[in-house]
Amino acid sequence: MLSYTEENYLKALLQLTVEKGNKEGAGTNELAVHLNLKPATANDMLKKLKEKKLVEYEKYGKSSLTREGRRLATDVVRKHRLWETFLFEKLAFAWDEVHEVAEQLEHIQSKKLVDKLDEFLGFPGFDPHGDVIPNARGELQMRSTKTLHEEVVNHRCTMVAVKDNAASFLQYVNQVGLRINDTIHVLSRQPYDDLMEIEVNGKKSSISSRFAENIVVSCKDCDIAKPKIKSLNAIK
Amino acid sequence: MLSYTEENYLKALLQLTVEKGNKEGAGTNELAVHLNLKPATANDMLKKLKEKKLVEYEKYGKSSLTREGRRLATDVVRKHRLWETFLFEKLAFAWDEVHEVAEQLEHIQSKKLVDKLDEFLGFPGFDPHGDVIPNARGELQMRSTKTLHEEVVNHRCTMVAVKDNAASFLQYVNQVGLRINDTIHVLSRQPYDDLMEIEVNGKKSSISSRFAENIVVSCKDCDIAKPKIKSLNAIK
DNA sequence: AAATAATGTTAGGCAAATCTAACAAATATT
DNA sequence: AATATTTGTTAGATTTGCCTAACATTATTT
Repeated sequence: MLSYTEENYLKALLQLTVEKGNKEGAGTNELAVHLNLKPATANDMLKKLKEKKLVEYEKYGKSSLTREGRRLATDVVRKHRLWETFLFEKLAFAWDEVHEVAEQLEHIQSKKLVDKLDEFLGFPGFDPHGDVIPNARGELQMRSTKTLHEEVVNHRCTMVAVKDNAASFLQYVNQVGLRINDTIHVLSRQPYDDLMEIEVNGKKSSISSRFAENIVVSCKDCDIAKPKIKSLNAIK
Repeated sequence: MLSYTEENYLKALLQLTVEKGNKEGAGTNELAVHLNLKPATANDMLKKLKEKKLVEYEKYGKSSLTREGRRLATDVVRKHRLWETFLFEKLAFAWDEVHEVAEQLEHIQSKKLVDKLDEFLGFPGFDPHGDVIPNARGELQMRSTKTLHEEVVNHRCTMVAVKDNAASFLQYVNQVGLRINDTIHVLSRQPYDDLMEIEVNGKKSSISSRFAENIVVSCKDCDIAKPKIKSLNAIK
């Protein structure tokens, strides 16, 4: 049985590696920053998780999850996203409020609870932020992650997710009038600072490059329509 | 902010005092046994909670909750019972499965979550075991607690709750065919060991005194129909 | 290549929550 | 009332997860 803390380390490593496509693994400092801890603390835990065969760690090297570690981390992510969906769909939470509470709920230990919750929600594929919910077998659908920042001027695309789940960012997205599945028309881009002008539902807005980098979009020529299954069993 | 552990101590004290009508308070050993800990551990925590003004504790004396301690403990109980109701009503858990999971869920910190959950469930008054759910103001309805053991031969009564929430007991209750709101007809009682014969929904069963003591019942002449509100503000 | 900066590690310490073992006080029994 | 039993307390140790401070390694820059 993993502690609350150990689960958070595994989840962080999953986010810093698999989800960000950072194949070599995550550095100790990077991990510490992500978890708001000191590097010394992260270092201790990496050694502990290596002992438990959940993490690949070598002195002065990058760390990554073992197959078992990835399975456990994926399960935490699954729970997190199912709870977010519950809060949003059933309890009428706003999308910028669900993350914080799900951070607590994701650690509840009960296989039955997760499976029943999944069923109660109608086996959802995506959470309120557009992120893929891993299925009960620990499989995580991978989507190509083109961001609005990479979109071409004059093209239209559809918003499918956000990359940053922080309440402050999500509230800003609301303010711009952007919602998942909305069509975004890119009107212009300043070459100097990549400031973009976009139109959504008839409303024009100027957005910074930092903002645009956190909006995940799909377009006709994207391969987003044919998602690949990244099975844990497929990983040697 | 209280730790998970501190909340459990407060809840235990509530159960050992207010709920069991044990006015003088609970002993250190008694508390330790209830929480499956050593008396030395409970002793340390009592001193810590006294410092925080949540518990009245004097060396070699009985301990009880302060008004603030009782408020916090009642809130934990409220969350526990709301979650049990959710699991039972919405996720189709059996009544002997809800307690264990609710022991974890009761510690989730989010006022909004509790209020929304309460609303989602239709502001339920009782949990799946027939226990009263404290309301959002921390008020706990008190019911007279006549047990089946105290019922007179040949009388009929209605099962309103169980006193023991352990899965093993609840499964036994299922086996006897007893459910909340069922009418129980007391057919006989052996003077020697208080073994009772009862009839429920046409089915006759023999039950031990220990079993009967854990079934809470109501009858026409009980004052159970007019519950008193035990408000925290009413307690000096 | 040497100096500087960034990153990672180790050692030692602290607080929370638990334990054991020894001791003290209160209660019950003879 | 003396003794035995139960109950409660204290002191010291352990584990987990965190810290700071000093040091070591690797990467970057001049």
